Amino acid sequence: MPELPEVQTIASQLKKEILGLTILGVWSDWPKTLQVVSHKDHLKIKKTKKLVKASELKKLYKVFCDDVIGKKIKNVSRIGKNIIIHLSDEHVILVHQKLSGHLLFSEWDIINNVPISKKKGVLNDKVNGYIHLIFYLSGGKMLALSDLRKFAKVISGPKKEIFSLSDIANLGPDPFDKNFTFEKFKRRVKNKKGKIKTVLLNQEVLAGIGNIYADEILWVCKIHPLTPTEKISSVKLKKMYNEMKEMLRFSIKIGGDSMSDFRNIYGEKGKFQKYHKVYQKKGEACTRCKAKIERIKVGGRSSHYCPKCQQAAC
DNA sequence: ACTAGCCCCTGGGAGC
DNA sequence: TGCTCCCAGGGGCTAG
Repeated sequence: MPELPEVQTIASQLKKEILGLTILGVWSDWPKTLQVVSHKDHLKIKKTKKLVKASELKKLYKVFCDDVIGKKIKNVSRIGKNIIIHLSDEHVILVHQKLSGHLLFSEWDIINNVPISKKKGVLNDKVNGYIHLIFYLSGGKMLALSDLRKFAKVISGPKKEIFSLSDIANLGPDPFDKNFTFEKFKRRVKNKKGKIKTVLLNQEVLAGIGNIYADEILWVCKIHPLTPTEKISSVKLKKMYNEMKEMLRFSIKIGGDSMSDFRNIYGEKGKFQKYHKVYQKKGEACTRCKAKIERIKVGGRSSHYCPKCQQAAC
């Protein structure tokens, strides 16, 4: 699933491909993916949750189109696990890919209305086929969202308003932020009571870590996922801070993690899944001590760990 | 302040 | 073979 390295991979690649292009049109067969902030219907739809009337979706779709069509793409950035596409006139599009969403960039065969892939086999990869949103771009290009589970969210609106949404405003610091020192990391983790795994996944503590990297970081640091934050020594925290940054940097370098549905904007897999030590390795031998990897539930999420070298006491 | 549980979805695996 | 049931998983939300 897309976590910091995967989202960074997408953002960096988009930056190379779509800057300066204009959005010419929007298509969607699942408009529930879309949200807007500059319209009262946004609130209405959020509140109704389950039953969204077709007429409301139609209105929302129209506002979304008004927000983005005819706009030029000025920049692409990442905040936590969110991709921000900056448009002319201070509007932005926020994309959160959630579990199975990923953005695909391609040329577009306008005559036959199909994407033209640069790479062979990409269109045969099943996970690239669940396309529910397309931005038609100038120059015969397209940007599509493939999302098997339809959990992804795409929100348009004025930059100021989007950045004040809880999706962005409540996020903790980015692990790669220059100001995110060890002292800051330590303070934020220690201020949160609870299990370390839950705290690592909490995007308000720090933004970008998800289930895969949390499990892998805890294994490297030999910390049991259920360890209360107050029981973790400064030495261990320091190691966690360093290992986390190194792991994320390494994963970005090799294109992220494609254990599940993640693909980059060209539809290609990343390689981090080849380096997993515990995630989805239940029953396999720990590469450090040969004990069998176990899986437990922590805060509703599955957690993988080595019962021998990740002891609860620190 | 924290936790447990539900919801959103669908492919895939298990069981019959 | 084919049917039904159940589950994962990020994050928002509510109830306890």
